[in-house]
Amino acid sequence: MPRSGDSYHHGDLRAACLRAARQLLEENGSAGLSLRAVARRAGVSPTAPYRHYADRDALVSAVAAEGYRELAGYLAAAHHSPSTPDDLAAAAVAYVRFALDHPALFRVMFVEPCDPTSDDRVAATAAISEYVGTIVRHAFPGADPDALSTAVWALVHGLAFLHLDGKLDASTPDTVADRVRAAVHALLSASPAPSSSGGPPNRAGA
Amino acid sequence: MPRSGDSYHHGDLRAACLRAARQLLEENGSAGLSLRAVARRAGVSPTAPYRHYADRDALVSAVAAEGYRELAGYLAAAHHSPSTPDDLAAAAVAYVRFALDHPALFRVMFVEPCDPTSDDRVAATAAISEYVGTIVRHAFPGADPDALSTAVWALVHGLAFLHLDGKLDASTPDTVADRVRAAVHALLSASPAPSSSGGPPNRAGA
DNA sequence: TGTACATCAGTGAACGCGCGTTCACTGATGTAC
DNA sequence: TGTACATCAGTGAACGCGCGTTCACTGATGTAC
Repeated sequence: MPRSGDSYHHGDLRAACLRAARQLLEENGSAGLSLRAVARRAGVSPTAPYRHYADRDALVSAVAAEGYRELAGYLAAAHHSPSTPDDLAAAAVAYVRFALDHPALFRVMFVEPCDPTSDDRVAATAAISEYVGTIVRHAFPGADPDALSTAVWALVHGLAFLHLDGKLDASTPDTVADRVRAAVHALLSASPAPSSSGGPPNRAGA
Repeated sequence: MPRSGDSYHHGDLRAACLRAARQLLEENGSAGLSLRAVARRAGVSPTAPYRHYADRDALVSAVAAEGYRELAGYLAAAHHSPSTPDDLAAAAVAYVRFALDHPALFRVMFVEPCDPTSDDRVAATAAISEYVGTIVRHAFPGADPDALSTAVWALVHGLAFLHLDGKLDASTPDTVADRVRAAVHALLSASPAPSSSGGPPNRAGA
């Protein structure tokens, strides 16, 4: 009678593969994520992972799914039911922090050409959208919620990638957090020049 | 006496390699970009490219550099000296269009772990920053130019990636252009809720 | 409780693949005299 | 103008590598009777 987390033979090779995959990912980038390397790292024969993952793609998808769950955790930890622009900035910082804490994982989640119809993927994306949408509806009641949600997600996602790719200085967490907060606030309080024929000035706020 | 673009033997293998590399990139993603495949595509022996590129990385860097130049071209074509929020939206559309027209190239430019100290890289990044900075200073004279430039670039960059990764519907160019314009305008005209303790309301505009 | 059997996680050898890179080479082009 | 030489772009064989995946297998665990 195997106790949970203590099944026979290896123990829990499925989880061990996932762990090994993430280690390899952060060490060598996604190019280093091979089924054989995972097996080696897990101390198991090259073909053992096939008992748990149909092929390399299945393993990569599982890793990405885990990444999405962790990203959701970062966001929830930043603020459970965020509703103000400050809450938004805090969530943005958490999002970027996640990307910088797990750079290769983040890239796998968003860059690896994986099956976009995967249930895990769709659900994860929807969860992020919903989280952002909730903030936006509370904090910016006068705005078009769809357009603004898209914009906010894109802003934060872009900040993550630009830091990740070295386009913005990411040397210390504080530097990053400050810049992310500044960017969020700058964009949310930008005013066009008076002479401008710019966008619709639908400023309903007090 | 070799005329320009008509050097002896192959003709211009350096350029042919670059062309082949970009084709392979768009066909098979960056995993399909190997020196051997490039040589095959260029109709040349597997080792011929070594006359022009020290190794695979050198070729990838050259491809990325070309991509940066083309992106600059897209932006310049959108508006040569942009200064209003509408100009900014047009530039954003061009940026995202470039990403969707050359998805694999765009990823190589921003994702491939290339040498960040490469002169081409640094110059290209600086050029984009400057372009965005110019718009921001003209269109939003009251704002912190650094923070707002960062935010704007991140917003546009994030929109590009989210479309690229299928997180946002990119089925037709018009859909994309409309969404990008809407996102830019939504963010630039967002007002926090009255009760909010949100960001600094430094609205200097008339 | 014991035994025979079924299940299935993990093994290990083997396959064919494309890769990056090396090396000595060939042969066309350019040039000094 | 002609000839001998230097240059260097491209060749082709070869290397060792790690990869994904297949296959028949072993042997530990679980279960029906």
